[in-house]
Amino acid sequence: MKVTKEKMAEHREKIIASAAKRFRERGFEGIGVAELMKEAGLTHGAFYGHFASKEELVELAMERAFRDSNAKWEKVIAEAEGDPLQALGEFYLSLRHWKNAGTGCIFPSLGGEITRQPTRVQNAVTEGLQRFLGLLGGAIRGQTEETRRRKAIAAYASMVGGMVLARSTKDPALSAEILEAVSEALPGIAASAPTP
Amino acid sequence: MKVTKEKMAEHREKIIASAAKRFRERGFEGIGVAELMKEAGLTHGAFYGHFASKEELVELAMERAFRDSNAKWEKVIAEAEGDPLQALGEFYLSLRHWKNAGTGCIFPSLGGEITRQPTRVQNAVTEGLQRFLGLLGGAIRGQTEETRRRKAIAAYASMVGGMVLARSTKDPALSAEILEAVSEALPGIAASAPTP
DNA sequence: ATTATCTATAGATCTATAGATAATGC
DNA sequence: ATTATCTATAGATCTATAGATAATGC
Repeated sequence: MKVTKEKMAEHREKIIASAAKRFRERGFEGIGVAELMKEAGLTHGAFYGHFASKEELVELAMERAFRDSNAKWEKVIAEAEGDPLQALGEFYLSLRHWKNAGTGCIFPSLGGEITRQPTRVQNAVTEGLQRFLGLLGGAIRGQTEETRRRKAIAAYASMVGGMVLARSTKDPALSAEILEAVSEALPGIAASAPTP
Repeated sequence: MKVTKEKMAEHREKIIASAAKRFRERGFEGIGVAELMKEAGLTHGAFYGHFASKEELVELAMERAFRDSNAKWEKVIAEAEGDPLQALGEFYLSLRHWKNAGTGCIFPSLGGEITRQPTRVQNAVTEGLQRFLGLLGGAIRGQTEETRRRKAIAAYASMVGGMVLARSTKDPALSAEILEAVSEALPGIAASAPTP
């Protein structure tokens, strides 16, 4: 039953990728080790040859999710024809993102649960968030570095909260209304004068 | 072991109050029926004399949490000396709220989990959210009803997302920076022109 | 007599581990 | 010989239920 080194590395990647997706879809406790391993075509006993614990997988899955999201954001910024913030807002506050939690931003899916995770997971999230704010700050106009960072934080908070609210109801009209209203408010955040 | 009707009603209230608090602190799956009953001074078997299922308690706890929050918001609006939106923003984006998830807004605590709850729970949340937006819309300046509602949605999304991000890190400086940046951006949202 | 609560337990999870199996790679 | 995976299971949950107990309230 032993496999080649390459196969084993593939298995590991597959487990992390499944976890990154399923955790965002169902929460950290919404899928167990056994089902994740089944998705990778393995038995759950084999899990502990790859990872020391489920907690370790949670950490790796968060890093993976951040890397994937980062790549998407960079692409949206690079391909934006007009204002990059507006392009990011449309990308984030889209029906596509609303429907696909598994491939989307971790905060609307797992925001509440992250607070209850062990320190190592929270540290991975903090690093990812800081990198993200740097990326977003670069896409926002502002006189000083500090202004751009503040605007990035405010804009990102709007987007995250907008998705949380839009996903919390099954009323499609209300969801659409929320996504639209938050989208429209983004320029106001980007244009607001920095209060010293 | 039978108790008076009044005592039983008290027990019921105590269970719902504990649930409303603990669910916000630990998530819906973070506390079980047995521990909730222990907090009310009862055994877990007695639970099913009060509620048909844990799901029913989740629904009742959400209604309770919304009622409590609503009362707090009304108080803040009534007692606001300047701009009520600014007062609400300071109240919501405070260190006090950051530290006390159990008595705070349900969305930063349970936002991600609500999507995965059964319809009856989501319906309770949708009703609560709509009432909330009505309350907030009344505290925001704007020419038309529609404008006020849009601004209310955008402002609330900012606050919710700000708290999600602030709670997702253990770095106190980053948390404080996020709460401050989102607070400062609120006037920009309230002042933004409605895009037709 | 009725019923709110308690004791005890069924049945279904879940994480993690121990030892067996079989294929890689020296 | 080493080791990635598998089988089987320990031990700890959790929701829900059945039947016993004892106090209320007719």
